[in-house]
Amino acid sequence: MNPSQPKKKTAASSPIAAGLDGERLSLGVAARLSRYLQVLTQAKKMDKEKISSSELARFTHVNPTQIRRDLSGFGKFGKRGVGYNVDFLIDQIRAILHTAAKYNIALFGAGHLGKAIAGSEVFADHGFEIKAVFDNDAKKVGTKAGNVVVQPAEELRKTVIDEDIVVGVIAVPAANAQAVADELVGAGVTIIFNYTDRLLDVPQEVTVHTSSPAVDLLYALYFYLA
Amino acid sequence: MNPSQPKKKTAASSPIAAGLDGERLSLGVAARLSRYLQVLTQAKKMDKEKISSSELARFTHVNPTQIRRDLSGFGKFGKRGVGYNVDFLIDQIRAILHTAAKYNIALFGAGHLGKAIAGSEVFADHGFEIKAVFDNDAKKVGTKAGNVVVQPAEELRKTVIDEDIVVGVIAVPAANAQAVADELVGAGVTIIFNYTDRLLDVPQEVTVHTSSPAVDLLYALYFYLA
DNA sequence: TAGATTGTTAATCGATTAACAATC
DNA sequence: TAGATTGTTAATCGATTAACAATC
Repeated sequence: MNPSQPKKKTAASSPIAAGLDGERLSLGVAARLSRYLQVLTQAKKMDKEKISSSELARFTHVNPTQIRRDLSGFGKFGKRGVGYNVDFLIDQIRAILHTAAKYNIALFGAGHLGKAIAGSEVFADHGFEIKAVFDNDAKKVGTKAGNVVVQPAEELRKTVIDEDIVVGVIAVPAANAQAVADELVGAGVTIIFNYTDRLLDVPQEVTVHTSSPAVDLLYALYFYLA
Repeated sequence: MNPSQPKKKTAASSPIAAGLDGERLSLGVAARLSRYLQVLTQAKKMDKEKISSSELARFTHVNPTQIRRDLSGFGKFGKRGVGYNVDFLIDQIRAILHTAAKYNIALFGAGHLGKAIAGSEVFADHGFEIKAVFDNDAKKVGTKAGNVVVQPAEELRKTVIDEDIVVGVIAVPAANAQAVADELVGAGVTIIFNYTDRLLDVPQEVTVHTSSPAVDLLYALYFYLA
């Protein structure tokens, strides 16, 4: 999906190599592993100890053979006749994706959306911690969003450095999105998660990911209606 | 990404056929077309009249050659040396995706997230209209979310029929997600958009799409950190 | 015209899956 | 043991991209 990113060179021929040396995963594999991880995280919450490739397939919409193939490229994680141990597989996938570590987030915008994000566990479950919330509205400064107190925008630059923030989340009205993106970039953030549908102009070294629920829905609908 | 869906049979050999007869698009093409549409919609808002494949590539992270290839399978939509007309291309892609029509949504949950969704234009821009909002909390019933008045859950079944609702959006706490899904399914909704990370058990004929911002972020981060 | 950008080809590369042996 | 499910192969299929002619 993102051909501007480098690809690994030796491919299907030696998939194990991707796990051992630092070779990049293909985009498809990385995307699928992320989805497996999400389902496994939920399965763990439901106190499931083991899971089979066909159960995983049911929730990820990925073919069970491909799931086994994706996983077996990195090691023999399952038990024949039994399935995969949930905890163990979570650890393995986290290691493969290098996301066993913690990453710190700054959230910009303390309106309905910002508060919904700050109060949810979607990010926390995957090793992201919302360290700070900002808003330009003086009335919102000092109120609580999730577990943190909303700060004024002026604090952004200092907080990014002090708290080792790597990701900035934009949860403001679309009209303000570009201005906030500029502030985040100015403060040194290099990964932006954009919850508005506004196209953002940023320097080349900054990665923007835009959330597109309506696009996702369109895509789902296509297969429903066809 | 979803091998349980049928695929079209004759593929790259006669791409034009996919536009003319009712043949299914491949999943990759449908996903990419949806993203082009999103960027085009935003470009239109910014009063852009034409756009080149390389500009489209910049915002979608899809290779410009592939964009031209995807589009040329359905017709000659561009002008050499000039680019694509934004309005015209939007119409064409909508026609290809069969999403020129309007679809009605019922939103369940009028908390921060529900209000954020109801008040935003992300769905409206793509032909979705939020016809009704529901909540189990009696205190929220009667208040406004976006442009609609919050109804009690008891009204769900009747509203789904009366308003021709095809999509149900779940924006309640994760703990209540399964119960709401059951209610939506009972009311006849066959497409569910799940904003919680809870795995939902639904009948086979119901399509569930789960929003996973943290997974998206993990995926983006992988390429940043690698 | 000169420059730009599309449309298209041809070759490669990676993803997908059915099938089944291995083994828990 | 019998049943279940993984790990792996081999074949196919579709996606990707460089390159360039066509043409606005």
